[in-house]
Amino acid sequence: MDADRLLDETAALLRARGERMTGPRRAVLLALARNPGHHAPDDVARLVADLDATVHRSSVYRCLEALRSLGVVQHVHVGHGATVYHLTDTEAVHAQCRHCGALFTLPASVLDAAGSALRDEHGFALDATHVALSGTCADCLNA
Amino acid sequence: MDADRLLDETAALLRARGERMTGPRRAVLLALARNPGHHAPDDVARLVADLDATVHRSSVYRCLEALRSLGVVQHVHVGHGATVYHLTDTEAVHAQCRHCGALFTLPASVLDAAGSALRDEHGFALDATHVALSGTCADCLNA
DNA sequence: ATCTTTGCAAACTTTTTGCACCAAT
DNA sequence: ATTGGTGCAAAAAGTTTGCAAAGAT
Repeated sequence: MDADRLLDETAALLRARGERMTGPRRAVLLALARNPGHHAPDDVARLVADLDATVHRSSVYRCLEALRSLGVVQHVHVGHGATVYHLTDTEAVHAQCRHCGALFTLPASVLDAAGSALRDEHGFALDATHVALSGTCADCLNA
Repeated sequence: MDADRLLDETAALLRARGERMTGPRRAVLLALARNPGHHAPDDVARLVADLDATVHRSSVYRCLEALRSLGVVQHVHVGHGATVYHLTDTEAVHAQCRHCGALFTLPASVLDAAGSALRDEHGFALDATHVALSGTCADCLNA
């Protein structure tokens, strides 16, 4: 299991900043590592509660933000105000279906052309991972 | 001023659905027509209050949703959960700077390639207007 | 020992809802 | 006269904060 490596490496990153590896942070990392996918803060809180019921919901928010600022987790804004978190992984683009809410993970290459156009024509450096594209998925199109 | 035409056409659309043109809806439309740009519901409420202080905030939410469902206004999700509204206009893509928060309106063509790739390779019909892309604007890159 | 992080409770922001009354058709 | 919409107040949902106690280094 390389969740151990994740914990070790994160601890090192934290210490390098004068911050600390704590029980709640470990629990948040483990919850995310064991449950691949995208989780709203409240979902993370539930997953964390299975590991350590004493971790408070507000600590989950603070841990997620601390780990995001460290670069170990990322959040994605999906439509309608929800924010979901996941461990930082290979750059991936997300797309959400407006109708059924399904969230798809796509290769970053789908936004390569857009990224180039934005950079060259507008001087804008696209962060393709930070918001989910919106549209209608194949299933809903055929329904 | 073609705000009058907007009101008339919207009234016709509403009646065609068995719905009604009301004072609050008129005020929301006027507020958006007179203040181009992107406004959070609370901003709209403030603008509406200048026109008619008796319009309740909850009515602003309901009017925005009614007008959105009618197609007369659109909303865009910008980073961090905020939702902003504007009158439906020519299809445009939005991009927000993560650092300064500035919101840019871009030609839809920047996402043409992405739209084709999503449709052809993933069967996903991209709605380019519904979420704002995220990244870093030219000013912040040079700062 | 020091300084960060946590648990807790409470505040806050934003949005939604039930309901009686009002108003557009 | 219908029936859809509004104002209001209250609730719901999601997130943040102040502070004293606990914990990591």
